[in-house]
Amino acid sequence: MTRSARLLALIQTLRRHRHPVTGDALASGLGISLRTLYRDIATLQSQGAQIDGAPGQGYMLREGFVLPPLMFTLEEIEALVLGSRWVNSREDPSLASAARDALAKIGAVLPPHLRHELDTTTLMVGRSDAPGLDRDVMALLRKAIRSEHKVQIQYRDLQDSVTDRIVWPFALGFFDQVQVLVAWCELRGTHRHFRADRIEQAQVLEERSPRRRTVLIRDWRQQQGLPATDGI
DNA sequence: ACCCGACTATTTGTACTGGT
DNA sequence: ACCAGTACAAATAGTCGGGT
Repeated sequence: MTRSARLLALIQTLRRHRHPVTGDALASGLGISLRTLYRDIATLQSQGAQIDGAPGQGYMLREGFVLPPLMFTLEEIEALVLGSRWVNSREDPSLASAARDALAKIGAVLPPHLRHELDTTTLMVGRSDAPGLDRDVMALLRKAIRSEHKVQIQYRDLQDSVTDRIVWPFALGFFDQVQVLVAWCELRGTHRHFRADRIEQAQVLEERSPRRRTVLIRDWRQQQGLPATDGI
C-alpha cells in the first residue's frame, strides 16, 4: 500500500468509528507500526483533518470534517444522483427539497470535471404514481421516528374498518407504489406494517417509545428474518 | 539496458514523558 | 494502568545519475 493510499484508508477507518480508537488498534488494522501511525495522523492533521487524540482514550475524527475533493468515483456520483432524484420524485416536498440541497452541497466541493458529471448524469427516475399521501403526516412520522415518540394514528385497513392505535414508529419503507410505516402496535402487541396512504390521522404524543429505535429495528429484523445490517 | 553507489524519504524499535 | 506523543538511532525502500 502506498503512503497516500494508507492515509486515505486511515481517514476512512476513523470515519467508520463514532468512538475513539486507540493508535494501537489503528496501526494493527493498517498493518503499520505505532510510530508510523503517529506520523500519518500528524500528516493528516497538517492537511486540515480535524483528528482529536487524547491519552487514555484514542483518536476520533471530529464531526463536521469537510470531505476533501476527489472523494467520489463516477459510479458513486451516479448512485448519489439517482438516489436523490428518486427521493425528489416522491410526494414529499420536504424530503425532495433536502435531496436537492444535499446534492448541491456535494456539488460545491467536487472538482470541476466531477461536478460536470453531477450536472449531466442522465439516469432518470419516473414520477411516483403512489396513492395520494398526506404530506404533513409523512413529515410528522419522520419526526416521530427521529425523536422516538409514540404516535396515535387512525388507520383504515383493507376491509375498510377504521381503528385508533398508539404505535411506536421506527422505520419508513419506500416502495414503488406505496410507503409503509413500520411500528410496534400497542393494540396488537407486536410489530405491524401500516400503508401510509391508509393512515387517516396522526398525532405525535408527548410520551416516548419505551424501547429505543435501534432495539425495535433489531427485533423487527429478527422477526422478518432479515440480516442485521442491510438497508431496509 | 543494466548495474552500482550516493542520496533521500520512509519506517521501525526503543526509551521516555506526561495526561487521564 | 493505559495510552498519546516525542526523541533518537538504525534499517529499509525508492530515486537518480553516471559508468559500462
